[in-house]
Amino acid sequence: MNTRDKIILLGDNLIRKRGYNAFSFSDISKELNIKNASIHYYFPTKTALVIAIIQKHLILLEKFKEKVSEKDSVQKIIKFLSVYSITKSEGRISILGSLSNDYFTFTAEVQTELKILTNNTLNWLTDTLKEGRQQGFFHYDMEDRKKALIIITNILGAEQLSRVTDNYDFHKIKEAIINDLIK
Amino acid sequence: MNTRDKIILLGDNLIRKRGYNAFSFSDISKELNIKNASIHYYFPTKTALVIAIIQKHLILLEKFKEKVSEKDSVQKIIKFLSVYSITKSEGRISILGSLSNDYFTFTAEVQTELKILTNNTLNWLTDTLKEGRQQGFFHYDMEDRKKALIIITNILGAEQLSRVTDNYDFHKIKEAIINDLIK
DNA sequence: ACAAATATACCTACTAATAGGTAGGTAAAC
DNA sequence: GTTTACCTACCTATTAGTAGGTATATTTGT
Repeated sequence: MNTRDKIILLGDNLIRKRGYNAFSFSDISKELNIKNASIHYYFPTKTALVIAIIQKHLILLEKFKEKVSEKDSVQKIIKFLSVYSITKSEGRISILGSLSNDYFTFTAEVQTELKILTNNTLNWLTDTLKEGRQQGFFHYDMEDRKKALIIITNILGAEQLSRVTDNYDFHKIKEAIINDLIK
Repeated sequence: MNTRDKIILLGDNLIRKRGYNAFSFSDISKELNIKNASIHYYFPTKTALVIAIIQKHLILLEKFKEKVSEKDSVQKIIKFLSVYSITKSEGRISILGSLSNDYFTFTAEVQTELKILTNNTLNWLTDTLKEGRQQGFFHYDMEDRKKALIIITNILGAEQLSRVTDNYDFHKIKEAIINDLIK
């Protein structure tokens, strides 16, 4: 992996573990054994770095959508929720959860990028739920987007709160979401 | 209101709007037209301030419990969820949501206080749900604590995500939680 | 093929601003 | 005369960010 990608990966992990305003360029430069100025060579500002991180997640989302496109709706949702479980086990929460918490400390440009990632995620979830409902896999009685909102906010909140209570609570909630859908 | 309480209130608002690691003592001192050192007179460290803020919320929770103790379970839940709506409209999220996001940047002492506030909130919600379920108001088929977890994480996530999407999404989710309970 | 030009990927050394925090003083109230 | 509620003046560490240098590749012109 090249230095640029390493910086993005480390920044991503730091944001999702400690939050945007709790990490500095020196956290990254120390870890990579390079100097502070070298990070500015790749990313002139911290804003430029967080935008690159969001854009990486936009690409990851597209790859995810592509990867699960042939699966049935139930498997799509299970895979989607699995993405959140994996990183949770290492103390990290999702990028959406972490960044929306710091939303008011961002420039308009970062806010716009975050909106795009959020809407892309929400739209995929809405479409997948609709598909599964029409095929008789899922059962709920409300707008598809509303159900998508409930699921995603439940996951974000669960990632957050289970830091304080118990990591196992996260898995309990995740199972409950799936059971509620296919009941 | 005395200066100490004003500092706590301002710190509380700043944490819930921008996050713990995005506010400084000077944000407070400028607003109150006092000097930085005067805040240290009341709170020797930033840690001491955040602990005082958590303890204020512990007291507020007790007052809330007392205030709604005579109401029926449905009204208790509606009032509980209203607390989250009120501050949300001013851009602030709940103290639980904001602080659990910064959990790994806190000292053990702050983490412990946050755990107490979280558990006290969760326990009240669990008991209230159980009461309402036994009296036939609420309908769900899982442990009471699990249902409490789902509700509270859903609200925390909704506060967060609706910053990015649309404030009205928060109210949609809140209504869905109530409808789901009494359906 | 070979030298010159240029781009890459860092570096040293610095800056201004801000962070949380401290030492010690003072004026007024109790 | 002690406590309260501030103050001035400072400190050290860290922050994001900049200016300009250098060694090593890579590309280009002859």
